[in-house]
Amino acid sequence: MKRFNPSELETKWQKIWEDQSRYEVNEDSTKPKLYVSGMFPYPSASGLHSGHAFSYTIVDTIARFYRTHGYNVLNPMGWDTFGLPAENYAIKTGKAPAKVTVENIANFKRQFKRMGVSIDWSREINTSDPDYYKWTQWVFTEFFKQGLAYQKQSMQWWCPVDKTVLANEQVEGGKCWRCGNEVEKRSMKQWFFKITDYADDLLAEIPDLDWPEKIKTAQTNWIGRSEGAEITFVIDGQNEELTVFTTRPDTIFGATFMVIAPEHQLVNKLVNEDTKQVVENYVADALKKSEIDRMNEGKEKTGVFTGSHAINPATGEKIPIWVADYVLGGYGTGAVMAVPAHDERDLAFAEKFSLPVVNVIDGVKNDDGVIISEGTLQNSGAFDGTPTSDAREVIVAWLKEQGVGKSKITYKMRDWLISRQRYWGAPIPIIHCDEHGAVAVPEADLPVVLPEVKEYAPKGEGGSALAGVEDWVNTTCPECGKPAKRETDTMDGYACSSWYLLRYTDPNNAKQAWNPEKANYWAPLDYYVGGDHAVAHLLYVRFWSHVFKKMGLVDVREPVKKLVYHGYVNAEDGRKMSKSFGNVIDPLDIIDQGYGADTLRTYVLFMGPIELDSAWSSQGIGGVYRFLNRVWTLAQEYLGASPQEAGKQDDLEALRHKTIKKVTRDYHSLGFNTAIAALMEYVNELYKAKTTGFTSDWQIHIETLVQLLAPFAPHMTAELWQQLGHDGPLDTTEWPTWDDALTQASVITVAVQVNGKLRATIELSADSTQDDATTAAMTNENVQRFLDGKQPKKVVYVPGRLVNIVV
RNA sequence: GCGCGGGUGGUGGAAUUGGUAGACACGAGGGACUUAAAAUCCCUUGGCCUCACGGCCGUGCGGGUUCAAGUCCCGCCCCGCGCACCA
Repeated sequence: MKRFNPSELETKWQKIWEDQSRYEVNEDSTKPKLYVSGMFPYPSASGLHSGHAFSYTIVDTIARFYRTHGYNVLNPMGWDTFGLPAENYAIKTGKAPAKVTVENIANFKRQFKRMGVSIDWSREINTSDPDYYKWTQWVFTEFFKQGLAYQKQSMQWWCPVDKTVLANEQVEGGKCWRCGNEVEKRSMKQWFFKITDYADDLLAEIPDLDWPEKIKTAQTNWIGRSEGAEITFVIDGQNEELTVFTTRPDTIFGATFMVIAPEHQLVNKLVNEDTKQVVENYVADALKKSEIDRMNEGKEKTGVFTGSHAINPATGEKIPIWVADYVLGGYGTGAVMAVPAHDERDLAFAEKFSLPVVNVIDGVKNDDGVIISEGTLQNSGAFDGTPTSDAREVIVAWLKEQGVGKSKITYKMRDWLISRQRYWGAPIPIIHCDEHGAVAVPEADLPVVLPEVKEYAPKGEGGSALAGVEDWVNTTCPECGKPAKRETDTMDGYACSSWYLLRYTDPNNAKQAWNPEKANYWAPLDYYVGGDHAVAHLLYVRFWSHVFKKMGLVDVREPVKKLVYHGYVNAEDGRKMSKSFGNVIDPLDIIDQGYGADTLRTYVLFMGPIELDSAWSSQGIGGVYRFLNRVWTLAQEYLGASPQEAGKQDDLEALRHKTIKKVTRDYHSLGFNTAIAALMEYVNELYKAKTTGFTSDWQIHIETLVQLLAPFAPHMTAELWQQLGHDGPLDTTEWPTWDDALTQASVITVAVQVNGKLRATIELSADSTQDDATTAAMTNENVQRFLDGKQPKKVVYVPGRLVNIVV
């Protein structure tokens, strides 16, 4: 009898799969297609971690399952290689990120192969490969032509010593993370993608997505649509106006003051001799504060009076204009009309600075003393008595007549800032010409190849390391041929990952980003597996796809049909795995320790439901190893047993049908943990049954077991399939079927309740009627005791499950 | 604060969507094999009471609906995650 030797088996089968290019696919109109992918990894220097093992086991299990159902399965892999870790490593060591990346990819690929993943490696992509980012740049130029990519001044954290822009998370306590010097906010010209143009479209599709509610609501909230009005206030004694956005135009008669954000352009015009200094100090302070500082201050309101007043267009009254950081510069118009009687924040501000409160709604106060519910208007001139629900429209119409108001929809979502003053990214394909301004690099000149440099750190006043490469920066204008300069910013890595799912469908196309025919065969992605990026990436992919649809480059608008959002794999101690805790489990170690990839794969799926976080258990993985070992041993014992008598055990056959049904359904619903449990149960029963000897029907039991287990443990099952006498590959062997009629065992156990309490279980033949069951139940000794001679008032019978006798 | 999940044995988790709560696995205990150990195989394992047959209690807490509630309804408590002064 051959012993179970995972390492030997896995080497053998991985080589066969690779030599035969077993998982390479092409468009095939005769078969249904299935496109499945994980969120492609950033190939770090440390290799695969347990999260990768989890994610890609899910992907691979789905891929393998569908192959047995006759699907043409696309399961690709690629590398999300641009990003900070490689650049920081380069800054520290001087080693070129491109070179390090190639090494890391090779390591990742080797490790993935050892997990037994069924990937079409001919479609491998790498976002930092010029053949790939050529098309990322092409998309940029297309967006630019459509006005979807544009430049705008925006506030950025800036370190005056390192002369670089910093991300929010690189500012610690107001200081630069590298040099420790105080940072400042600077207004700089940045590139944006106009995702806000698609806000409504992206929002509209959310309800129809087969995605977890959690992600759908996160996206809905992120887009943050609100309907309201813009109202213009005239500034008293000045030829200036202040426009606000409000969702409650009906409360305008209660607007007793105004508040503008510290960033507001009008701040300087509103101050006077007396207030100038105080306001300037406040604004400078506010701009220096990080988001975190603001959060730490809680909801405590701060602010200063500008010295100016506005005229409330409804009441005609003069109301003071304040500056306060609770009003955000980036939302709405950066200014609000404060209605303290009907807004908690405005009330808190009014109380702190003793500003008047006018209640304009007859309604119910909430716990904070504010009426936000509906009611009828009061103190509102001609509108008194109007229900608030009607008042919104009526008042906007009235303001509109006077030319000071209109309906307006506002979104929380801002345009996507995509420029990065960093080296390791796809160069933004723009040339700046004195005469023609920003000009897109023509398609024929793409890609704009990232030049080799010696120094990777950001340079100069807001430029990346590329700003130092003079012969690269200096070029000619595509429009007029005069000397011009290249854009030295690179693109956010999220740009590269916003279209890779389409590139997989046609990865080696040198003429186009993809051939629409190929994309339309595969798109949309049927399963997208990941455990990160609830909003950013998943919103950006949708955004690009919506644009591509409009451009006629794909037929489907939504790129991802089903999102499989799994939990984290935590360490054995329940904490996050981390080098500093010393609790990291390396999946390759697990394989090397002798458990093998089959055990690793089966274990990560057995830990619990995939959407939940789980904790690694080195005891638990032993249990899964034992299970696979039991399957192997059982098969070996069967194969070694001879001669085999003819024979058939009905109950075992019923269990086989039941198991096929249960396991198949679980695969479809991704309930892998319970599928594995059902297989364990089947194996346990087979162990009990084998004590009476193997008979001819065992061939079908072992084969069924092997087939049902194959997507989880592909190596071992491939080997057993061969040993069972099959020449063809198990991968594409048709999945076993079940017959509902045969899932019933000959004897069924029925629960008997008296007044809803369990009093006995009785064994009945499967074809028993309600009367048979009732009779059997009534004659049960223990049941009789509880009936105590009383006549049943009612008998409830659930076929095959229970009898409840009510007395 | 708002939104989304979730509270079931010593542990991870099952429960056909209202029908025998605790499948499966880990851990623990016992047994077989062995000179011994490992490996393997078998049995027991929610708590309490009982020699036993069996009984009582039990799915975060309090009510309710129902022949029947982990599951549905009402009111609370706790935990995790996401967003967070969005006017």
